[in-house]
Amino acid sequence: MSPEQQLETLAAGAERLVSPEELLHKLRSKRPLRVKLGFDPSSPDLHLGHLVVLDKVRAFQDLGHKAVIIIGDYTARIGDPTGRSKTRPPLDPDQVNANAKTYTDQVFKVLLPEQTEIRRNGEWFDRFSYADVLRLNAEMTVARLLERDDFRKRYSEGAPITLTEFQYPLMQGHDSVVVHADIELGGSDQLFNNLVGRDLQRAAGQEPQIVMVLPILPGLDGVQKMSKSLGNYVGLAEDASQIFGKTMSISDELMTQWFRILLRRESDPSQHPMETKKSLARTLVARFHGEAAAADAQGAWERQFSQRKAPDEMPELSLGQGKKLWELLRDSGLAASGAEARRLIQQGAVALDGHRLTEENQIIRTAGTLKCGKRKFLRLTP
RNA sequence: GGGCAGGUGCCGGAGCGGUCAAUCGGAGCAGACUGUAAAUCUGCCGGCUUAACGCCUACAGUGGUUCGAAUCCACUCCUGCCCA
Repeated sequence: MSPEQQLETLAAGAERLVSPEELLHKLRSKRPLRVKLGFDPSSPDLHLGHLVVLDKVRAFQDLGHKAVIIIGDYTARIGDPTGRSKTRPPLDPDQVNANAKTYTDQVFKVLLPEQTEIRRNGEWFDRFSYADVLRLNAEMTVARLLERDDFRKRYSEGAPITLTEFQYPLMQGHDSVVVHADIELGGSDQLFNNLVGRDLQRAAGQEPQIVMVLPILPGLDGVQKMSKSLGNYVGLAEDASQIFGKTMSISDELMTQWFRILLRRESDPSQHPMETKKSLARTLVARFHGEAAAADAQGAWERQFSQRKAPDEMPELSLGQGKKLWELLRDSGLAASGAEARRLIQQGAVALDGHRLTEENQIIRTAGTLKCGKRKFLRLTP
C-alpha cells in the first residue's frame, strides 16, 4: 500500500488529525511507526468506548506499525485527575498490578501481541527527581493549561483544581518523549493532552508526534461518554448475553451513532429499527465471542424479552420450610434491602410462574420461577 | 496572614429552631404503553422490624445553648473569591 493510501485508511473515522502532512511524511519513511496509546488502570475493564481507539491502533498494526501501550500506573497511584469526583484513595501497587494484568488480557482481544509493546510509566516516573519535575513544569504556562476546556470550565465555576491535575498533561506528554512516540491516539477529550506531548518532544529535540483523536462513544444512557464509573458501559470482557442485552437497550438515536462510531458505517433506515439494532448487537457479540455465540445470545434474548419466557439460566434458591416473600427477595439478592423488597412487591414487580404476587408477608412454599422486575429471575427449589 | 461566601441524601440544589428522613430537578428502580428503544403517564426512591406514622442512622467534624437543632453559638477541617 502506498503511503498515500495508508494515510487515507488510517485517517478514516478520525475526528482530528494533526497533521495529515506530517503523518504522510512519516509514512513515507517506510519504517514501522511507534503508535502510542495510554490507559489509566484505575478501573480494570475495557469497554466499547476503548474499542473505538483500539480498533484504530489495530489498523496501524495491520499496516506493519507498532503499538506502544502505556499503562499509567504511576498516574493512577496519585489519584483520579479528571472530573470533580472526590479524590480517590490512591491505588496500592498490588491493585495497580492486578488491573494492569486485566488490561493486557483485554487489550489483546483487539491488538496483535507480537506488534505490541507494553510499558508502565512508573518505569520512569519512579525515578523522577524534583528537579525533573521543575524542568517539565517550565515547559508549560498556566494560561495554556486553562485553555483546556474542562479546566477553564471548572475555573470559571469556582470549582477546585489541584496542581496535581495540572501535572497530568505534562506527565502524559513526557511519556511520549520517553517512548519516542511517532503518533499518539486517543479520544477527542485527549486532544489537549496529546498536543502537549508534541511540545515536550519538540523541546527534547525529537520530531513531534502526530496526534489523532477519535470520536467519543456515548454510553448506554445516550448522554454521557461511556465510562466504567458512570455504569453506562458495555465491557469487552462481558459475556455474550450481556453485550447483546445492553446493546438492545439503547435508543434508536444512539444506535445510529454507535453504527457510525463503532462500525464506521451508516445504519439502514429502511429496516425496522429493532432489526437494525439486533444486527448491531450481533456484530458486537460476534467480535468477542464468535458468530455461534452471537446467534445463541440473540435467540436467548428473543425468548426472554420478545416472548417473555424465563431464561434458561438463573440463580437458584432452596425454599426449605418456606419463607416470607419479602425475605425471600432480600435473602436471594433480588432486592438490596428489606425495604426495597417490600417496595417491589407493592409495585407489582414480583411474579411467581406468571402470577403476580402482592402480599409481602405471604409464605412461599411452592417451587417455581420467581420474576422480579423485567430482568431478574430466581428459580425456587423445594 | 486578613476579609467575604460556602460545605445538605448518588448528583445538582432548597430549607435557616419544632409540622424534616428533609421542597424541587436529574439519575436510578417499579408499573402502564412498547420494539427490555425513545417519548409519555403513575408510583417508589436511608435502613430495621412483631408495619407502628415505632426504632436506628443521616444535613463536613467536635463540643455547646435549648424541652427540642440541618437550622443558633464556639472551635476544627475542607472549598471558592478578594486583598497581601
